Amino acid sequence: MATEDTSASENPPIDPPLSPPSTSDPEEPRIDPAPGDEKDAKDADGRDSSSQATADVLSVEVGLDQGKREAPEDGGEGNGCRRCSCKKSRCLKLYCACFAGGTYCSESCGCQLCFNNPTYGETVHSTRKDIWLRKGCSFPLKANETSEAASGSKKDTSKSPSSSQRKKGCNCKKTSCLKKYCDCFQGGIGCSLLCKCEDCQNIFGRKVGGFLEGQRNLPSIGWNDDDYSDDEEDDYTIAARSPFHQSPFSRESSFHQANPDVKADMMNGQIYWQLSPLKAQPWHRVKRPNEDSVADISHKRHLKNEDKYTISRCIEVMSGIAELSQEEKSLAPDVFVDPHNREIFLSLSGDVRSMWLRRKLEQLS
DNA sequence: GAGTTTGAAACT
DNA sequence: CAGTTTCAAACTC
Repeated sequence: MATEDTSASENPPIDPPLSPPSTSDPEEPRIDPAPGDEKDAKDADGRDSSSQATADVLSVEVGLDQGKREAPEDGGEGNGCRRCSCKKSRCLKLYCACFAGGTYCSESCGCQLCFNNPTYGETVHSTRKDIWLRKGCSFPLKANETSEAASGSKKDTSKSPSSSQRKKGCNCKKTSCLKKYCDCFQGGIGCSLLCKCEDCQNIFGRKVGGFLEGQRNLPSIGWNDDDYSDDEEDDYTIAARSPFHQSPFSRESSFHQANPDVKADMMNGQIYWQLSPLKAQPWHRVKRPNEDSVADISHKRHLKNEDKYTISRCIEVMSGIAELSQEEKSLAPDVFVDPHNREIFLSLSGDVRSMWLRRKLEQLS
């Protein structure tokens, strides 16, 4: 840790290579480990993957640590985007939350020897490409953004190690998916059939054997996913209605949101969740999609939207948004007169609702 | 803050 | 593909 830090500071950054060496450059020079850095040199080290080779090469040629940063002051949760604190991976491996999330490290990261920044954009890109090729198409091969930029435009992708993980689910064995070691739990979403966790107790929806509990469990073959939009939930739900929203793992969707009707709390090391009594609903019988014609489904969807996105429902949800002032809450019903606004409002995730509502209120005024 | 535990990534 | 090692984050003391 401090060893690499030291070596980095003792070797002030020099101009980065205009064109970073190929990730498979056989002529790569070896690192001369700084005193006390043998271990790092070795395990950074006994590995000869192309990505590691890239990092090693560059760590020789440049002083690294470009624009180095202080350790995260807020534990890394700053603007909602987790920062990394990588010491050995050069932020060029999926261990790095920023790299894994497809973003560049930022000033608020606490990482050392960081290559995951625009200065080494090509290196980052080629390394990402290597990993992508190695792992197949499950890795997001995309242009990096800064963590700040990314966090402003998407739902904190850095909070999950990688998109490949998103497609694989978790593999928890000891924590029962009740701690933040579990990617599903950390993301506030339930485990899915893709997860290989053991003794899953994920409060956001657990996997029990081959089934999902507390979330919808839909077969994916031969069923049009569109048919399982919330609109048809009542018709085709085969699992209990859940107080929690579906894990994106479960439906291969990138969308998830916190359910405002559910409160989870930590007490004495235990997690408790409470569902508003008004929201609890019984199990629903399954009805296969072919029991209704497409026209019927369309018509039912329309009718369902009519009574699903009611003004009263919107007001109920809005009342639970603490950050809205009394004045804003008194004006908001005007926004909900429009059925489209009602649908949008109820479809938005909790943290965005207030922002959206305020904007609509401004438009009205 | 240091040490331990954990699960994912990387590697063999 | 399974087992092992390495890594960084979460957690505990």
